[in-house]
Order: sequence, then C-alpha cells, then structure tokens
Amino acid sequence: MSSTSTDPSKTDSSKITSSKTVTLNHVAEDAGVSRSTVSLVLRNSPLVAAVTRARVQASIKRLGYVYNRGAASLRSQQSNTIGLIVTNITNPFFAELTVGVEDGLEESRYTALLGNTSDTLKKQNLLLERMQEHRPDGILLCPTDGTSVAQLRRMQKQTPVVLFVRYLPDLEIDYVGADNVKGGEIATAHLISLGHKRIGFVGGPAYSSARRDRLQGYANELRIAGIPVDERLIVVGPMTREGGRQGILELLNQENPPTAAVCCNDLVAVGAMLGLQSVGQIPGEDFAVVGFDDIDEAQLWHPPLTTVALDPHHLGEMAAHLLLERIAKPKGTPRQITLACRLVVRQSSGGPVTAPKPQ
Amino acid sequence: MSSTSTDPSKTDSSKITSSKTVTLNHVAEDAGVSRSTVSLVLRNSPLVAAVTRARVQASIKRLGYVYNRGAASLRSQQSNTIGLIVTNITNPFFAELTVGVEDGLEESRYTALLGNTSDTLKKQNLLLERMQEHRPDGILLCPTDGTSVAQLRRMQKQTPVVLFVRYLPDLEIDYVGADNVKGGEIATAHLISLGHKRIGFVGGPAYSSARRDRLQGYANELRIAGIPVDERLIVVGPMTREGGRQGILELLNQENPPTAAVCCNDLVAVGAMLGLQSVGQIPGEDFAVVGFDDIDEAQLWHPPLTTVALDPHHLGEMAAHLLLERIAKPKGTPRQITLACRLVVRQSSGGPVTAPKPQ
DNA sequence: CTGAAAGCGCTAACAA
DNA sequence: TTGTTAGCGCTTTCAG
Repeated sequence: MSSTSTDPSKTDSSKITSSKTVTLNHVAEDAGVSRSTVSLVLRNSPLVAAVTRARVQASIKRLGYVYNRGAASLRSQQSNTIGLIVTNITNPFFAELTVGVEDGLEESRYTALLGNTSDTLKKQNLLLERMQEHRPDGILLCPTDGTSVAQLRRMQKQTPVVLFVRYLPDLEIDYVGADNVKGGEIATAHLISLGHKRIGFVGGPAYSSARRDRLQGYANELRIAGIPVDERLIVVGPMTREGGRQGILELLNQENPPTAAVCCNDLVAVGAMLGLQSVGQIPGEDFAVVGFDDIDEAQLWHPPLTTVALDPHHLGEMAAHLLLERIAKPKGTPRQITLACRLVVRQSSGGPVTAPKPQ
Repeated sequence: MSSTSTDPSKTDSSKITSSKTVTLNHVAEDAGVSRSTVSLVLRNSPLVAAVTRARVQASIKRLGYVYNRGAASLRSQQSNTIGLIVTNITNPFFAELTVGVEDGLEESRYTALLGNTSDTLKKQNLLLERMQEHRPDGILLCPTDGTSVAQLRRMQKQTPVVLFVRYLPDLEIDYVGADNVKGGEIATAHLISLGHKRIGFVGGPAYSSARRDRLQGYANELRIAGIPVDERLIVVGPMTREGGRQGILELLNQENPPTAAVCCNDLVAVGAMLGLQSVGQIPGEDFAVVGFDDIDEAQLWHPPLTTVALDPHHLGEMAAHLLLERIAKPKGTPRQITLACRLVVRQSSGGPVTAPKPQ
C-alpha cells in the first residue's frame, strides 16, 4: 500500500467502484479472469469452461453490468443495428409492415433504427445521412421520389441495402414487394366482370413503382377486354385520403365520367368514397370503388371496401429476412421477391352496373 | 521512396486509400491539419478559423467522409440516440405520436431507436435491455402491465426516462399524457345531457393509468348527476376492436343493459359499433357510443364517431421536448404534463334518448 | 486558434 | 482454455 497521497479520491485504481458505469474490466476483475474471457462469455463462445462461465455470469449479475454495444461495434465493425426507413408510418400499411420487420428481426441480434420520410426527399436524405453515422449493418428503404440511383449504388458499397414496396429502375438491388401488376389486373378484371366499361384509376404519385405496376395491370386488363385506355381517366395524386377525394371529383367532373375506379391504395379509396358521398353518389351503388392493401379499417368503412389484399406484416418479415441474408452474404446476387396478392370483394364495388347516374 | 519491399500491398501507411472506410485521420491528413481540428470542425466549433474550416470541409467532401457517431459516443459518453418504446405502433394514435416525437427531435441532433412491445412485459424488458446496450441518452416509454417501479428507478439513475400516455404510481418521474379524468368527465357529461341514465364503460386493461383516469372521470360525472356507479356496467378488455366488440356484447346481454357507453379508445369504440350492428342495433340511434383519441378514421366510420380528441402528434412532441430538457438538466425535478382534450360530437352518440330498445 | 498525447470499452490475433 | 497486447475512430485535456 503506497499511501503517499493524502487525497482520498486517489485510491488504487482497482478500488474505484463508486457509481460509475460498470465495464467489462470490472467484471473481469470481480470474477478473477481476464477481459477476453469475459468477452467470450458475453458472446456465448463455447470456448469457455462451464465453471468459468458461471463465475463470470455471477459477477455480471452482481455488478449489474450492461454490455456496451457501441464499444463493441467500434472494434468489431458491426453495430447490430439496421436502419428502417418508411415513407409514412401513419399509413396502417406501413405500421403493420414495421411490426413485421421487427418480428423478422426478433430472432436475430439486430435492433431497428426507425425513420419516417413523409415521402419527402429532403427528409430521406437527412435520415440516410444520420443513419449512416450510426454505421448500421444494413438498411431497409422504401425509396421516395427523386432517390438518386448513384447515391444508392454508393451506399450499397458500404452497407447492404434492401428496398421494399417500391423499387428503382436500373439498379441491381434486393427488393421485396407485392405483385402489383397482378393486383392491378385482378382489381380491374373484377370491375369489368361487373359490367363496367369506363373505369378510372385514381391517385398515387407517378414515381411510385407500386403505383406504376398497378396501373400497368389495370391497362393490361382493359386491353384484354378490348376497352381502350383513356388517359383522361387516369389521375395522379398523393397516396392519401385527400388525394383520393380530389381525384374522384376530377373524374366525376369530366363530360363522360367513369362508373368505377381502381384506387391506388385504401387511403385513396376511402377518400374517393368520401368524395362520392359529398356529391350525393353512393359508393357501391352509383359508383364502384376498389382499393389496394386491405388495411384493417377497410372492412369498417361505409360501405366496406373491396380491395386487393397485401400482407404487410409478411412483407416486412420477408424484407428483414432478405436483409439478414444479404448481411450474411454481401456478395450474393440481389434477389427480387414479389409477394402474391388477392382480391377481397366487399360492398364498395357493388353488384352489376345499371345505368350510369347523371351527376 | 524506400521501395525495399516487393509486396505492393505494403505501401507507406499514409498511402492506403484503397476502399477502406475514410476516417477523421484521413481527413486531417488530406487537409493538412491535426485530428482535433477536424473534430472541432465536425462539431461546428467556433474556435476554428474560417479558412481552415473551409479546407477541412472540402476534404470531407472530397474523401466522402462520414462521421462515426459510435466512436464519438465511446469517448464522449453520449450516443445522440434516444429510445422510444410504444405499446402498439399499429394503433393510429401511437403512429401519430411517433411522428410527433420525430418532429420534436428534428431540431436536435438525436435519432430515435423505436421499439414496439405489443403491450407485453416480456417484449418490453427485452427491448429495454437491448436499448440500454446502445446507451441511449434518454428513453421515452409507454409502460405496459407489470412494469417494475424498482427497475425503472434503477434505470433512471443511468438514463433519463420519461413516461408518456401512461404513468406509474409511486414514482417520481417525468410524464406527459392527456387529461384523461377531464376527458372521461366530458364524455360522460355529454351522454348524460342526452338523457342517458344507464351508461357503460367499455374496454381497456385495468393496469392502464389512462384507462383508470378515464374511468375516474366517468364515475365523477355520474356521481354529480346522482346516478349510481354500477360495477356491472364497467367491463375490462384489451384496447382493440375485438375487445370493444366483446365488451359491448357482454353489456347487452345483461338483464338491464345500458343505453350508452363510453369506450376506452376509438379502436374499442368501433369494435363496440360492430358488436351493436351484429345484433341489429344501430349505433347513434339505438345506442350511443363515445370513444377516445379522435384518430383520423373516427370520422369515416359509420356512423362517424363521437369522441374525446387528444392530439397525439402534439403529445409526442411534448414528450420529446421534455426528454431533451431532462437530458440537458438531469437533476431537475420531474414534471408531470397533462394535455387538455376536447369533445368532438358526431353521430355515434345520436340525439336525445328515446325508449331503450329491447334486444 | 491548432497540435500532441491519452484513452473511452470493447474485440482480435496470438501466445501460453 | 485463458491471458497479453494492440488497437477500432473519435474526443479531451492541456500546451503552445
């Protein structure tokens, strides 16, 4: 004991138990083993003898040690974190998808960093930047308008990226989304089978690949039925209720309005129904509406919505799995996964068409 | 050039530009300044000369350097990360609240780590543990059933914690939530003013402080009106649509069923409306329903829901601000913030009561 | 205003 | 099986 100092705060370094954070060093000391042994125990290495392990674990518990993943990341070059960037968490579709991602991650050791872009390039770039500062091991992104392919390509070199819901042209990248073309086809085929001849397509921003594909399916099916695709019946707008309301009114104000519409998603569809009601038309009677997504609310609206059901939870899980796979095997060839969807018929698409009602 | 080595990979250490990650060292070297100067520039310190700053920033851009926040955290002991734990992101109320938190954080340098407990203690504990490994600078928690006060008290010593939406008894802690007692009162007063004498209270788990307070308000108002509180009219259940459906049916099956009900939230309320419809009763005509939250969907349902409006976005923002404040001033006295709420009358509560319709 | 030196808490060789 | 020795990339005194 070299007690030359009279300052009581300068005790032997080993004695500073105070209220500071407990580190792996403290555990090692307490258990009477080296730091590497503790590290091995923390990571469940089988190289540690059972007795040693038990002793270390006892110390961990006793001292209330909690692992510092940040410090580990610095050394090991992996953060055990992934970034999840959605366009709108407020859309039940994405909310469900988010819990799907979480569930898909549950078994793994990853935690998700969540970001919401509000479908805005500015926020997306900000988020991407912030997230990269945290060195996520992978990124799950639903790209918004104007997302730079070059930027994404650059990012991919550093961090695995998987796109979901929307993809980008000219980019070799992992992706999981719904079979939107098929979805557009079955929605349109349903309306055609009901006797509709003039069918509109409402909402969605032109840059959304999901929207493009749904529109593609819509056009395919019209062509098969020998109905010409009329550009005036296709209206662009945000994927929101308000977008749907405005879109349907635009359609109704034309000189030869449609009698039915495929809406880009359920939010747009309910907006369309509100728009119809606001001018005295009854959805499902005077006008047939079909949506996309089958969010929980769809069956509760009035009238209950006919819609193309996707499984967002499953989609989220798949996206998470695909990302984990890519993290494990960064050099593998990108995979494009496309999930089936199915039509759920409810009242908003109504029965067979009668005469179009003049507005 | 001391080209003694024939191995091309063993060049001077300073020349290893390759495809490795660019660090602050590389920037310093490139700009011809010391590492500390770069560090200061990164953190916008005013101590750096304008020319130096410009040179450093040019190097940063040229090399494509991205800040490693994890490394910084290790040294500076702050992660610039906060943990946000909600019970159910799928509930539009929490989805809105989440974006409120993000907006509240936008100005700051913090990023949110999101977790979803599904209102389950097991998941909450798992999340709390994982998050602490990331050393968040603060935690925003909506506590689920069985949350240990002792555990929270322990956590508080390490990391500022603010509770939202639900609080815990016997705990000095920051909290922001709605004025649920008042909310319960105005909802109940509304039904009483319509002439209802037998009013039920449906849904919500007994451990939720939000539910307890709403129930309290309900009871207060009944007492004021001289209506006895009948325990049989108060039914417990999960805060979901299904919980509401079952709850209302339980009420209707009693020998002397109520003519109106205050529901614990909007999800429960719509479930109740579905339940009513399933037995041929028309909400707003045969039975009055009031909800809580005023989620966007509330006005779209059939009939549109009368509800006590909370502002989840604002609540989230407040929670974020309170946390930031507490991070800045960890020793300050905890604050309990309670946000006003207001009644939004729509059709589900109907007009004045007529005679109760036999089921 | 800028630089030198030390170290945050952990992991990864390698040796013993 | 366990210990020793170097850092990971940054910030932080403290001198100049």
